[in-house]
Amino acid sequence: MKRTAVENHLLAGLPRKDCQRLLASCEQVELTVADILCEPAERIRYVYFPVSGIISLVSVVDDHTSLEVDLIGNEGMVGIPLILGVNISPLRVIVQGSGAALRMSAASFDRELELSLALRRELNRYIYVLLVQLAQTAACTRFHQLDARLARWLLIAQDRAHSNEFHLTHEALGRMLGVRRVGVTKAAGLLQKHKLVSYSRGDITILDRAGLEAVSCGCYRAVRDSDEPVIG
Amino acid sequence: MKRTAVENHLLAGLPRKDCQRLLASCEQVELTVADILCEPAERIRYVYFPVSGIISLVSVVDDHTSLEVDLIGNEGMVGIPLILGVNISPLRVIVQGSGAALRMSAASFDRELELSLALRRELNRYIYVLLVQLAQTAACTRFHQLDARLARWLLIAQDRAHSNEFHLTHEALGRMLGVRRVGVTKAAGLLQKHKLVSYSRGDITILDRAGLEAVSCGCYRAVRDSDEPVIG
DNA sequence: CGTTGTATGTACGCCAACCCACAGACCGCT
DNA sequence: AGCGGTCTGTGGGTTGGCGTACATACAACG
Repeated sequence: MKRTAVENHLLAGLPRKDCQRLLASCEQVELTVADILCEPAERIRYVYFPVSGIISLVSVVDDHTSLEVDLIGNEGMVGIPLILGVNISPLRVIVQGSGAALRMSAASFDRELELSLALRRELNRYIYVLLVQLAQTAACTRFHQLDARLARWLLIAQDRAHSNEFHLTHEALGRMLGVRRVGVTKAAGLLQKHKLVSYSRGDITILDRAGLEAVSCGCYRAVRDSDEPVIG
Repeated sequence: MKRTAVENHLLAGLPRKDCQRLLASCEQVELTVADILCEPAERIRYVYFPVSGIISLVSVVDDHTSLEVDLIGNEGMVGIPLILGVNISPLRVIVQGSGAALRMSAASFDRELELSLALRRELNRYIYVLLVQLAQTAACTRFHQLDARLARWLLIAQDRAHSNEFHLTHEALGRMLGVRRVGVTKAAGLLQKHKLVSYSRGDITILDRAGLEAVSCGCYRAVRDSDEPVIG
């Protein structure tokens, strides 16, 4: 695979010709933690194909109330509504982990969509996967308790970031999971006690992935099993 | 509008020619309460365009745990994954309110998608709306309490069913909202006390829509406001 | 007209997460 | 070394919804 050259799975999955044309319209940009790429109801100016680092999609209820609904790494992209013919973001898009991304203007992206059937096909699959995740996360958030949800979040983050370590405070995790910081502290303490993760001033290291899977709810596996036949 | 002839908004919104061709591939079917149109992980055999009655999309965690993530009436359709090139349903699809629908085989639908750009455009918009609803519902389910969520559900159901009355037990509502039957009884009692709805052995009548909007959380309006610019 | 099944209403203890407040721990900067 | 800022940990009282159990009400059918 030339995944090493183009470190975004969506782009890497395209026919060489399409991929090269897309890359020509992209520019590489740095993503730094807490950067906000888009606010709800805002016009979408760019799409992003992350190559490293991770990005959150957050549903915002009000200033003090929000919930992450998806976490995106180099397997995905930011700017889904454009694929669907809408240029408004319903969600807040915020960088969770620093890294780089390939960025393309909305206009260029529209043009590419016209030109490449393979791109449309691939992005449709991606939207399907997104739907699956949204639905599962909704149920998970409703029914499962914090320990399990935190474990799931960490597993997903590890998948997306391709790394055992990332920087994220309890405060930030609380905003993602829709709970208070104190709640995260308690749950994270529990995971630490069982030597599943280590935690120090925002530096998380995952020590025991299998253990985390055991603590986490079935939702992690459920989504994986749903997605596999589609992604292949 | 010829909405009276074709009582499904998606179909009615198409150019006459496309619409007629689609209708030719459809057959009318009856939907009866509790019919299951599809189970999770099952192959999708048909798409449905409801003309009356309402249909739930339910995320199933296990036998005793599930959560409705969307409610579909004659403004929408069932079978979204097919649009995205996937023929597996990640959700349970279950009839909430009896009525009729136009049904088309998956194969025919694939063909129609090839033929009609207008159809693809319209369905893309619809998927966008679905995404908005999923994200908002996820947050709503997490943060808002039962009274408000129940009120919101009733408002949405009224919109979808185009009727002040529908038949639905507390038990069924509990499964939708992801709470116990007893919880629904309590919340519904409150709404009744304020003369917002009347309830008797599963026959719900909405008495005071404005009152319900006041009790419900902002999510109802938020979704409407997000969707309007897209649907127009 | 009574029996059976379904639907609604009420009660009690329980617990996860809530709100608020504060205490310690560690970092970097002057 | 000391100081301020950020991050993590702990404690006490509150609460919405949970699990369970039981009581009432209405409908339909024999």
